[in-house]
Amino acid sequence: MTTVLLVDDHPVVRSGLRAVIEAGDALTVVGEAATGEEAIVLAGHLRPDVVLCDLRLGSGIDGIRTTIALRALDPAPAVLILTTFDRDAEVLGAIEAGAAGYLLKDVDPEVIVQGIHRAAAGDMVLAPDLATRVLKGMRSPLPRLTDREIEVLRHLARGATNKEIARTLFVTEATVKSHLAHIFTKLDVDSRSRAIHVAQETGLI
Amino acid sequence: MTTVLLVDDHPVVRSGLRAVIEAGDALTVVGEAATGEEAIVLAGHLRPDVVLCDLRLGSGIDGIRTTIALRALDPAPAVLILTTFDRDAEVLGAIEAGAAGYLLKDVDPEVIVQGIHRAAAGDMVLAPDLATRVLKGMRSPLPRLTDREIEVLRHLARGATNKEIARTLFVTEATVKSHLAHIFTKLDVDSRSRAIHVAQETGLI
DNA sequence: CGCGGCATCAGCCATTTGGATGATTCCGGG
DNA sequence: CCCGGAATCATCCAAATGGCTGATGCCGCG
Repeated sequence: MTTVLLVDDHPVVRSGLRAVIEAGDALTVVGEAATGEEAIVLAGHLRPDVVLCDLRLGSGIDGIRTTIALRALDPAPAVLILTTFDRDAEVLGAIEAGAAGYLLKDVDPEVIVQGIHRAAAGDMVLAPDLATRVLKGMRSPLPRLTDREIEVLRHLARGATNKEIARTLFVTEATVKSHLAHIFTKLDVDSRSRAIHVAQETGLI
Repeated sequence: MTTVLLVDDHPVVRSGLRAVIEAGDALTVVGEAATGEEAIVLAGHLRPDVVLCDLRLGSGIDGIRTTIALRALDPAPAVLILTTFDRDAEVLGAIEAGAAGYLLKDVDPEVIVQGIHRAAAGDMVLAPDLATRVLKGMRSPLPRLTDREIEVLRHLARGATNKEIARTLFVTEATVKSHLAHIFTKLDVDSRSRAIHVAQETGLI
């Protein structure tokens, strides 16, 4: 019998997953967590075979950090990410964090059940259309932005001008422009609007 | 016995809602729909007391349009919007479309059940923190953008320059700048980045 | 019919932005 | 200890953007 721990901040989704998973007789839900912190504690005690985890977990730590912490346990559960979005940076991030797979929530229940079985067996499981994107992502990896650049990017996305960013970061405008130039190069764009757009598309912010 | 129709593009969420709703004995789920179109047809046949509807419904028509169509039925079901996001334009839009209420998916199952009962009784039901925002929204209504302005705004959000927008809309750059000036005034901003930001915040796009 | 809202266009001007180039400092890894 | 990446700052210049004012044609509504 394969044991499963559910992690999702929405009670309704947890109920749905439980219903779907326990419809068959080869899987048991041994626990539910609403936050990443809770999930880590519970996984330590319950030692589930598979953790089914959302990426967005409300106010606490996100699914990626949760995955990293879970993979550090001994024995480490297989972590299967099940979420609503498919932004590149998040998919890649989850895989790098050691997730056994990444499924979108709009798939049929059957796919989820199969995914859990395959994750428990040590297989990698990816939604078909994601698989190709991930492989492409391997060849041309997402640009690596530094922490500072991400910080600037966030202010940018909130509509701040260079002057405003400079003030809030306690640097000169020249520095901000320098960071922006690097960001633009890495994202292969030539305007702040487009930078915001691709950053949101890929899930960088 | 109050009858309920579920509308959500995620099978898992529908399962969860069904489990939550049928846990008590005063509510029955009489049907499920994955799209708005499906919901309208089903509601015509099943005549549910309450329709529980997500706002984002994948590729087809959205929850707002679905609500409008549902309210045009005779007898018209009470429509309760249950969704993940709480963007102002969408909340307001749902209320204007005739929805009986608006709840966020992260609430406890109990709240959902109560909401259905109150909606069936003809009450208005809003999440507490939404209620205040809606009332505030009544006083200072969301800016009314024209269709053309929304169109320009969408291109803006995709990072297009004035020149590019002009080309794709078959107008001169002067016209684009004119639209932008109006958009900026209505949104009370002074840069394209900030316009994009508030448009996304309020759910205008 | 006249009025207002909308979409279209134009010109002028100040500010912002983006590109290019280069300098300095700091810090961690080989 | 030296190298390279990161962050910081600077200058110069061209292009894009934003503010202002004003004009035209269309259409719906009282």
